[in-house]
Amino acid sequence: MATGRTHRPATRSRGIPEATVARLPLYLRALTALSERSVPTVSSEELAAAAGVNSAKLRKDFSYLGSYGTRGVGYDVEYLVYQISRELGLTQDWPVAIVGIGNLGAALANYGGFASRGFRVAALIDADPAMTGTPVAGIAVQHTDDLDRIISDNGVSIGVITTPPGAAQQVCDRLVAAGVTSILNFAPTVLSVPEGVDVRKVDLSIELQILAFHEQRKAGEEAAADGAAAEDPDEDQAPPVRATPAHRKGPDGDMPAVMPA
Amino acid sequence: MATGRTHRPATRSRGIPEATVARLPLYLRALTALSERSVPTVSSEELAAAAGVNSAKLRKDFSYLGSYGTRGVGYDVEYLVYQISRELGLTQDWPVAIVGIGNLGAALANYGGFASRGFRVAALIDADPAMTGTPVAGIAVQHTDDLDRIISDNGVSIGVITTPPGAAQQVCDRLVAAGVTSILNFAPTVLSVPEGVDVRKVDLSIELQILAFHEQRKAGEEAAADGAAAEDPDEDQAPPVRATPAHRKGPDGDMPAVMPA
DNA sequence: CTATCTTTGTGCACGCGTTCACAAAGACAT
DNA sequence: ATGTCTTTGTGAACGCGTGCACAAAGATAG
Repeated sequence: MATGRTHRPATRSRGIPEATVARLPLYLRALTALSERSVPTVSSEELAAAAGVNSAKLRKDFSYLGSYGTRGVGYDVEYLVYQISRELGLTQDWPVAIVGIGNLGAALANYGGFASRGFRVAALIDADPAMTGTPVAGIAVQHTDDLDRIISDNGVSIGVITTPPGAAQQVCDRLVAAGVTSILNFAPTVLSVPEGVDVRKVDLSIELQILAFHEQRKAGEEAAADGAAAEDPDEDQAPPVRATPAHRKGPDGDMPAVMPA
Repeated sequence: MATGRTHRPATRSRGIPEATVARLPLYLRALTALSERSVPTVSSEELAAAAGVNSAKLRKDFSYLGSYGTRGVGYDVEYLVYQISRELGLTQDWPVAIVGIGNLGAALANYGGFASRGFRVAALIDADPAMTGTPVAGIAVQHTDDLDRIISDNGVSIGVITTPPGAAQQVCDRLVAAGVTSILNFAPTVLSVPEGVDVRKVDLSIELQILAFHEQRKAGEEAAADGAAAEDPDEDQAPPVRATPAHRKGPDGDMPAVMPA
């Protein structure tokens, strides 16, 4: 889903599938909850249910980490928490910088989920001079001009971009130049980064559009189920006046209500 | 990535792959930008570059929608914008309700990306009586007690959950009971929903942990490249004191520095 | 020590998604 | 009309991820 992740054919034999990596945090969260309730061991079945996945998948995921777990018993909760934390690199401290302290940036700065697991908001950076010095979530906002120094001084390797889309690529370039090698991008922009830099994006608008697609499909099917053999459920409005495409032959033969040939 | 999405073997022949659906918003965004610059047509190569994907993938994606596009020329921008919008269900209005008006909820309410594409924040809901009536982003916050009525009155079918994790499942249940069939969940919780309800989750903490994993891997490889044949890069601290697992035989033979047998 | 019962770890098959590579389609020039 | 050149649309091969189903491992009881 992120941009990078297509190089190196797993240099070390330690080749944990990307899909598995994405699920480890899920397992970790479920295990932490069990740990807090002082549950000593858990079976793959139980844990899978808690994490909302298939138990076979969970076992296979864990098999990539090693043979933790005892047949006939299950997995030792504390031990597994440690192993997964270590695998994810959560036993060390990760200073994070947030660039773009608008509504979203401020919300993230205040978000508790950060500190809980090795992540520490080390710096808040914004381009607006009026913001400089203002404390947000107990941290003084610093100005973009000092970005380079801030990143270096704090040893930041993970940057979070919450700027407007227009500024995102530029900020990204500066972060990378300053030494950041992992970026979490909330701006609705496709970032281009050099080899070796990982980018993950969180795009609210895209998520909503995907939901809208399924929502529409559900509504369409429902309507079709009701009105027996009603025609296709996709003629709401006329398409915009258009030129040239004098050929329409969709795979299922439908076409927009109005189509200037 | 979401929970649901494993039922119905594509009832209608209209079987657009999930992976393709997830990319359509990306294409749409790139196309909209071109449209604003009054670019009339675009080739798969150019558009793919703008969206950050492979051009063959883009062509295959479009082929699921139909045979829009002209060989030797490319795709008509305006026409494609319309087709994708229609496919995603963006030609209609989607009233959205946000539940949990904390920092994040308020940030989302203020987020411009909503209104731009058919989505409209129809209601803000919070459990705190002190919040009731307070305007956020120009909309008065309403109380959870009225959730049912609010959803019905506004015809909301898409709900956004930005509550603390403890309240998420309960809110989810109430939303579903009130008629919501699509949920965007920002709370770090696994939601269980009945058949037919789509859930997508956005989990900041998980994204960061995935980045941390790769970050650690990069650091490890780098260190290995430097220090020639240095030992395994995973012994930071001693694991917590533990019992029972008297067998350690990881796939690559490594084991934590200290391991009480 | 043997038998039984539980639960892990994994071989295998299947399906989805990606990518290559190319034939077909059309634009455009002559 | 014919030929050339560009770009689409897609058949086919490949690789990854998922889930089934079962043998092996170990716990536990007698």
